[in-house]
Amino acid sequence: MNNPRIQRDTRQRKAIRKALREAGHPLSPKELLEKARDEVEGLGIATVYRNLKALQEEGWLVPVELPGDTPRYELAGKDHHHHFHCRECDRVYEVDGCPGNVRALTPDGFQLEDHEFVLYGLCERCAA
Amino acid sequence: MNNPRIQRDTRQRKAIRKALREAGHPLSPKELLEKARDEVEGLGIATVYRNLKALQEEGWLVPVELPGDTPRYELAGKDHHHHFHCRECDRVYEVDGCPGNVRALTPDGFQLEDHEFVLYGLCERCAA
DNA sequence: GTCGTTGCAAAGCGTTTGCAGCCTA
DNA sequence: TAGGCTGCAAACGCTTTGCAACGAC
Repeated sequence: MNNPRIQRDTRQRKAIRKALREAGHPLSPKELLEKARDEVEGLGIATVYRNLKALQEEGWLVPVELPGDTPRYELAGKDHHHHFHCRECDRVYEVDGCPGNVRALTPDGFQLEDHEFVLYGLCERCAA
Repeated sequence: MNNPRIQRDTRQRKAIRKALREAGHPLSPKELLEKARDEVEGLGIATVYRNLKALQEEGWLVPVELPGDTPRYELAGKDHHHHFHCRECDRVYEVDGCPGNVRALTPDGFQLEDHEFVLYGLCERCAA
């Protein structure tokens, strides 16, 4: 039942998965490159992008798209949640819960499929 | 009390303002270019970007930044509201109101400054 | 050994900037 | 007329793609 897209488990792919698994918060391609380079010296950014795409199609990770910033990536399969984007360190954190009341805002005649909710401010570390 | 940044009211700038004023919904730079070209043939995309920046600093318009898509622009000074992004035609619409309950979601120790909320689905036209 | 994968470099794409000429005030 | 503004093209930063060598199976 493996997705046929992923066929070989290379050092690079292992390093990328490990970095994402251990990060604890969504990572950008560049952050991922830096972390994964601890394991695989000389890892190329193109490889990161290719694996992000493949792991996404495989369903192993999901993109976290943020207003006005490059996407981050996190493990798939988590409960519905949103994100907090720190304006100081640019890091992205998970936020449990959802404001709800979403459908009530949808204009008449519009067909709601999904929603995104992003908080901005300072993270605990930067607020100190 | 005019902002010193804007000094001359060119045909191009007038066309850009007119396009945005008449659109009724937030526009992307490309949409803006196309609309404004009805007034000023040969208008360049660089001019659109330069004027978007200037009008933004002047406080005449605000950017609408969307997850995973290029920013749109709308008139400044509106009441707090959010947006609906149509997945079919890629157009962006205003949505009155706000789900509220925002502060309750903020993690302990984090300092909330702002929030963004985007609905996805099909607009009235595309749902038909 | 095969052929999917990698690293490099070049290509894309949206946005920004340098520059010479233009046009508003 | 002066100098801010424009259009063009080159530069940028991020992401994707072509290609020959590499390495997992």
